[in-house]
Amino acid sequence: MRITSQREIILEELQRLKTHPTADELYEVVKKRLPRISIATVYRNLERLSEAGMIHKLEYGGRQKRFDGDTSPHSHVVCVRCGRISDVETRDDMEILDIVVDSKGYQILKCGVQFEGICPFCQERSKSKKD
Amino acid sequence: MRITSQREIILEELQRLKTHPTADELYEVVKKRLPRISIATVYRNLERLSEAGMIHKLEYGGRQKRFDGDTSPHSHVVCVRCGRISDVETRDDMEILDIVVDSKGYQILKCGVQFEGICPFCQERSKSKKD
DNA sequence: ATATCAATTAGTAATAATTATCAAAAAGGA
DNA sequence: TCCTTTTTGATAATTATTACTAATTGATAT
Ligand SMILES: [Mn+2]
Ligand SMILES: [Mn+2]
Ligand SMILES: [Zn+2]
Ligand SMILES: [Zn+2]
Repeated sequence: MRITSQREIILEELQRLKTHPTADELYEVVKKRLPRISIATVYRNLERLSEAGMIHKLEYGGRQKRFDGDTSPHSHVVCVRCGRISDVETRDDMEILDIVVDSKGYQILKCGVQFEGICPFCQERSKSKKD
Repeated sequence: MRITSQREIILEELQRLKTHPTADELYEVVKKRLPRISIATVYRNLERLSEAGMIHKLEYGGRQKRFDGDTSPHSHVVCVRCGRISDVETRDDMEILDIVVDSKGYQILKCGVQFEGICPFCQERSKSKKD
């Protein structure tokens, strides 16, 4: 895979952000450094980079995919209101795979704990709007 | 929430299927009993039923949502090739929430173990195609 | 049973996110 | 430099879902 400036900057900015951005959020950030870049280039490279294992594609809830420049093993919590994703610090791996009794013929490749919750922004919004 | 025949049959068929169907897969099944039903009615009711907690909406990977008529707590494995979802039998809950050290301000509502793997169908397909 | 009124429906249009296409540009040798 | 392959930007197409609307249905009160 060639290193183009587009590809390099997309990867750099994704690794810098800790927000697990969507493709269009990342596009807005990258555009500041490459004003002529196309949104299609962002989508294309996020796909290629995740195939290459250099980033992670997060396909939890919501309709938009999110991306993570941090490929070290860690868990996420997804806000059920707005779809925002944050890392969750967890204790060192109790062997979660050991809880499986029957995987119905599936060859299990990986497993992780997934949390759902309400993010600080949405908690604040609820408090003020009293809804 | 009113019980219409459409709503009743959508729920019945979803509870009968153990396949975690997509909206259009369920539409095809329901159409055999209600040939004049609209796909929009299926989408609308799946949304309403899941708001009411009578079914579960599964938004793991893939672009299509899947639905589960079984609302008892259980884990799923998602096929990374085709998106198919199966139940995973697990040992009784070790308190997974206890592994959280820092949830970054999120109010955590629920957590579950999510597995990724390759389903029996895709394993067979790999074997014969040798790709 | 009939009138009333809100909930729901079928059919279709609109939207949103992603993917596909393609000619032009850039990269990397020989 | 010239040639070949990869990548890009621009835009069209696709896909899944949601929104809209007039007509129908169901529940309730009279
Ligand atoms: Mn992360
Ligand atoms: Mn299930
Ligand atoms: Zn939120
Ligand atoms: Zn599969």
